[in-house]
Parts: sequence; C-alpha cells; structure tokens
Amino acid sequence: MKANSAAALPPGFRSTFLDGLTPRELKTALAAARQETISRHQILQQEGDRAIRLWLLVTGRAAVYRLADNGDKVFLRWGLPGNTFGLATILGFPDRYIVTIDAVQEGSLLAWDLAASQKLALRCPNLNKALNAVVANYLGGLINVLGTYAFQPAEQRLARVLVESAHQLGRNGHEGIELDLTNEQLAVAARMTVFTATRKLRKWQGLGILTKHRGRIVLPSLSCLEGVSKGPRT
Amino acid sequence: MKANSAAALPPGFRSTFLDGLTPRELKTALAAARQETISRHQILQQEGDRAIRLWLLVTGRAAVYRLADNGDKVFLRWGLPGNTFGLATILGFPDRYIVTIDAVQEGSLLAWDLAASQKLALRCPNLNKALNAVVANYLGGLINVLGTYAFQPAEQRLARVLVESAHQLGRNGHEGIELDLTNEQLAVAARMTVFTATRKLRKWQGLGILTKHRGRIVLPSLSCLEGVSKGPRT
DNA sequence: CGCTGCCTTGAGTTACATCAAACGCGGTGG
DNA sequence: CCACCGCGTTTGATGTAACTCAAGGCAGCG
Repeated sequence: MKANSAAALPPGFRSTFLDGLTPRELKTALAAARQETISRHQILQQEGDRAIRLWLLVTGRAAVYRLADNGDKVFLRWGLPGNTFGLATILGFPDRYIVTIDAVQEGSLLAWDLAASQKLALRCPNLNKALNAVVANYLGGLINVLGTYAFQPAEQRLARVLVESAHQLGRNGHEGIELDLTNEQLAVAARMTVFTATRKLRKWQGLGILTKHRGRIVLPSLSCLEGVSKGPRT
Repeated sequence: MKANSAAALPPGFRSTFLDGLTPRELKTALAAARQETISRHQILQQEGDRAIRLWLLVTGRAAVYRLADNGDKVFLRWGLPGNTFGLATILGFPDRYIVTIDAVQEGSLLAWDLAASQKLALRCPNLNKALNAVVANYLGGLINVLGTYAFQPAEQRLARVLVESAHQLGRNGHEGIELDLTNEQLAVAARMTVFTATRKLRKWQGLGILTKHRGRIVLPSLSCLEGVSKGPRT
C-alpha cells in the first residue's frame, strides 16, 4: 500500500465522476489526491465505518457487496476502473459507508481524505452535478439488476451475470470474450452455490456456448447466453 | 385528475426534496407547480416513458416497482407523502423513467413539467444538493432492502416488510399499529405468492403476534416481528 | 340477503441448497 | 522431467422451502 501524490491517470481512462468536472476543477482535484496501490483481498472500505475517504478505482477490480444479518455477502456490483466510492464522504449523508468493498485483483486507487473532499466541494461548483450523475448511475444499475434478473431462476441469473460481466470486464481473445472469473466468484455474483454454478456452466460447455479453464471462461458469442437470460424456450 | 396551481401543503408536511431548498427557493418552486388529484390504480409514471415531469406525492400512497422481462412486477418501495419522483427530468440522465409507479390510494401530487423543472434548476443553486439527498436516500433504501432481507427466506422477508410498512404507513389504533394492506399487497412487496403470505400471517395470528381483518392488519407490538425478521431461534 | 372479491386450505411438484467425497489442473521443488 | 500438493472443480444422493393448482369459505357491500 505505497502512496504518492503525483497522480497520473492511465491513457484512455474514463470516469463518470471526473468527467463531470471542468478541466480546471479536474486539475485541482488530481493535485489534492493521493494515489495508493492495492493488493488482492484488501478491504477498501467497510460498511458501518465512518465515511472519511472519497476514492476512485484507477486500475484493478473490486467487489461491492453488503453483509447480511446472517453474515453472508450479498454481491451488489463490480467496482471497475473509473468508478468512484465513498461518496458519503462528500454528501455528508449518511455519515457512514453503506457497503463493503474489497479488491479482487491488485491495482491502484486515487483517494481524497475528509478535509480534501470538503475543500474540493467548496472549490468545484460542478461537483454536486458530478455526484448526482454517479449516484444516479449506481441507482439505475441496482434497479436494473433487481428488476431484470435478481429474482429469476438460477440459470437465468447466472446467464445474466455472465453477460454483464463480459461487458464490464471481458477481454477480446481470438476464441471469443475471455473472463477471469472463478466458479465461486460467479456463484457469489449470481447468488447461488458453487455446485449449482458448476452444473450450469458444465451444461453450457456441453452445448458449446462457452469454454472453461481454471479461473477463466471464454465466450465465443454472447447471443446464446442473452437468450438464456430472457428465459428458456419462448 | 383536476388540476390547479395554488399549491398549499398539508400541515406537518415534510419532504427531503423541498427541505433541501431555501425558503425563498421553496416559494419559487411551489409557485411553479401544478397540483393534481389522483385516484386508485392510476399510473403516475411508466418506465420507459420520456422523463418530462418532476413530481412530489402530497397525500395518498403509491407503489414503486419495476417490470421484469417475464412481465411481473418487482416491488421496490412505497411512495409516501413527501417523496419525489421523476428525478430524471431534472438530472437529465437517464432521459426516461426507470421505474413504474401507480397509486394504491387516492391522493394528490404536485408536479413540474419539463420547462418548469429546468427553470427551477437555473433558479435554485441548492437544488442539486437537494437532489443528491433524495437520490442518496433512494439508493440507501434499496441497498438496505437488498442486503438485509431481499434474499432471506419467505417468512423473514414478510416479517421485515410488515415492520417497514408499519413504520412507513402505520396508524396508531388503540389495539396497536394498524396497517391498510391486503394479503396480496404484502405478497407482492415480500415477493411471494398470496398463498405463502396467507399461511405465514395466519400462523402469526395464531401466535397472537397480529390480528387480521379484511384488508387490514393490527400489530400490537413490533418486537416479535423484528425478532422473526432476524431469523428464527438463534 | 345474495354476490363479489378476498381469503384460506391441502395435495402435488419443482428448483435449488446441503453434504460428502473425489478428481484433475497447474504450479513447485526435487 | 517427474512427483507432489493444494485449490478450484465436479458428481450424485438427499432434503426442503416455496410455488402451482383446485376448491371452498367468508366478510362486507349493495
């Protein structure tokens, strides 16, 4: 977890949050930020902790989830480069984080502490608009998940998770879209046991819809899965 | 659906949105609004329609839900007096409503059309902050539902729905908190069949946790249900 | 005082979780 | 190059919560 303050963004980097600022504001913001490197399984924020840090994933991947009363993780979404978290720090409401986030891959982030966030809020009149865009995004995504597949049968849920994940974190290999996901990660995201996930994946592999390797999945085409996710044989 | 433009709010009326404005801004806003009366089963907005109206429920009750691909409603939350909807109209993103809302009781609302909303946005610098608060509220509520009970067994879900509903729309009768909810409304909100809902309610009535009448439920105390909602016998 | 819509009950079915037990891929070190 | 080890993966047997469907009861309204 080294840190330095010369913030340089990777080429082609896009962020709803930063894009909502003027170039001038952006410069101010970057100057005030601290960059940190993160490692696998590192907890980036924990629900219930006081919100004192606004941050932005620069590289890597994180899992955003909520802890249920019985203790298990309810997966909400992936955290991807460009996504912003800890918004409560700036909104001031609620005063604590409402979700837990941990790193699935090593990577880096850009962070503003409480003081820096507040200074930023004063300096950047567009910041509220930018925040709105980010929050509305979250909300839209969640509602979409909820309404579209959260309560459908396991098979359709898993298909949807694969399709979404392919869009969000798929690489283009020459045999199709490649995904670095273990059965377990998929199972968590689709809210089922590893057993069920395995069976479905295996079935699809038999049908030629996908190819599995250890911790990696290759999808020649998304259309079949999209079909499955809408419901079978209609 | 009569309409007039002299907007008078009921005494004791609170709204996260309006409270985020200065008194002066509030006055401007109210002057620009149209008041309408609404009747049962009236559709107040429909997902997919172009977002051209920002509105505020003044009296009555509405159900906010999303339509799944297979056509059934996924209940998201109750719409209560003071709640604001059609935020996309002002945010400008997305440009369409993302949820469907219809009235469960007759009541009234206060609406701003697209032009009025935009004028409002220009006139009120605090409006972005107010919107932030509202959207963050929505988001928090949804995440809370998702993380806390959306994926628990039916009995716990139903218990939670009852507790939440009691807080949101309970009246204080002399035998306890009274709720105007049919079995079917509960079933929809807790995502189960009417049959399952009936069985659970009946069971609780046998245990003396609640009393049922046609379309109405009386809860002498919330604590038992709160116990059930956390999971049995732990 | 009948009728309509809400509510209740039971029997049969299904999807998915749970559990126990191995298998095999891919890295490591000999 | 081969043997080993560990984790991600696979399989089948079994249990169960909750849905489906069919049918009947009953409250409250007109």
